[in-house]
Amino acid sequence: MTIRTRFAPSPTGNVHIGNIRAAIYNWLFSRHAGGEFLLRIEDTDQERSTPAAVRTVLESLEWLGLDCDGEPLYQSTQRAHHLEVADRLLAQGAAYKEDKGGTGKGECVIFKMPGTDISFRDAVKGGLTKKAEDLKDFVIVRSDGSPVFHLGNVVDDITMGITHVIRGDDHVENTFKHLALYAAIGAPPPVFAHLPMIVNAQGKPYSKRDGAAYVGEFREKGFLPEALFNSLALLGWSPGDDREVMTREEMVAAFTLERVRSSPSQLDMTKLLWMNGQHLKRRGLDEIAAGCRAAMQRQGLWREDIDPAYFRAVIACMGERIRLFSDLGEQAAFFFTEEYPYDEKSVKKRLRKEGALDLLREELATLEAVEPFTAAATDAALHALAARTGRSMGDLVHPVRVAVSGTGVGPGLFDMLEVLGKERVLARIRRTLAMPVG
RNA sequence: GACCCCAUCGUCUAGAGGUCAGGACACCAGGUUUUCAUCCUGGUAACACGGGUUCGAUUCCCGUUGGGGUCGCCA
Repeated sequence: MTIRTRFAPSPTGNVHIGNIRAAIYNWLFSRHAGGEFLLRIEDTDQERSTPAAVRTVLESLEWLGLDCDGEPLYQSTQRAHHLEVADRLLAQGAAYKEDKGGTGKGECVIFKMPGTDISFRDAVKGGLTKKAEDLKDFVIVRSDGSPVFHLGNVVDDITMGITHVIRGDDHVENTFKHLALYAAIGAPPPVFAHLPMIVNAQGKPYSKRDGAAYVGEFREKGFLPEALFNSLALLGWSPGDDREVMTREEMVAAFTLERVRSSPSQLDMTKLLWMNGQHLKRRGLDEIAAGCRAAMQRQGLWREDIDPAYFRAVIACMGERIRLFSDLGEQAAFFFTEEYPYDEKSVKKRLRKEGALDLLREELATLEAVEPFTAAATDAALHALAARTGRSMGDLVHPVRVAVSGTGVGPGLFDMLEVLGKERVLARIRRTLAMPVG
């Protein structure tokens, strides 16, 4: 029998990280087993289900590389089938009609629980049992004739041939109902695995208020999909050895439900950032450049006249200082504009010191003579100046850095000068010298 | 409230009776470096509590506490 899992989101416009983590586990599990991973859009709530919301789901899956087998099944297309099953249940006496009053008007179809205890072995939580007296009959078709979640969910899983249902912890109670439904329908139940929730720093359910809770937000912030994937996979699962930074293939090879923990956990943004840096190292310069450009476009910092070669040089120069695509626009804006701000503290510390500007003038004269304007050449020139004047390299480097970048932190100065180019460097130093100090 | 689930450093975790309780992020100290980041070295830091079982419990059992989930004609 081929292993078949599914991701069954209701398209509400956003994909929560808890849900996508469930999708990741389903995907990992089926890929590990050489099985299939299917998608079902639970769009029976017509109010919230829009084509745009469906597109968001599809984009999130694609971005994370969670490829689905076959075409997605839209639950709304299965309505007739759901009702047909309800009729059969009615006919065999497993369900009955009743007007419960309350919300709806008229009769609805209610599934009759078997009156026995129900147990099952959850693949992550172990043996679970619910006593008969704690199991109540429940509605499967509303009085307006529409099927309810429980019915549709079970019937669709049967028609899709789902063998393993891996879903959030919040579904454990439903599982007893679903198991009764499988029995009444006469279909073998799948294996169930319930994942613990992802909680926030307060141990509460992760919500919008806690910052990034949706996949799209991580994407917008410039995170790498493989970093989010890796971090989310490790939230509740571990390969059993000390590996943490892993490729998708390594995770597929190592993934088992047995190694999934059953206690809740929280996503540490700091570690995610670190993870992103780790995966960034594995990407090529061109890929990083493309990601940074997209981030700058979102930040409104991108200009079409930025030279591709220059852009690549800037990124190479920034090196591992880029942990997030959006870092470039935030930390290296001075490479792309003459309007860069001067950091007050750095100016005070490096330019407003006694004799700092005189020294900067000397350095300007030195740099004017450097040709070609390579990192090695400017390095040698300033070292020579340091030796001649008895200054330390630190004394020489800092004023120039602040003058050409406006800040006290950044890439190695000489690499930075080469990338900026002689003309720009000299102009910036002259402009800084001309600025009123104080 | 009822029913169910969970509990190892601040965080993510390894651990399936005998470990100096291991790793990672973060943090601190030192080294490298023109700054920052990287990198290297070292360090601080955990078995929620109380009973059992056992020669021996982080590990097994029970209870307590704390946290979470579910109790819809939502999904």
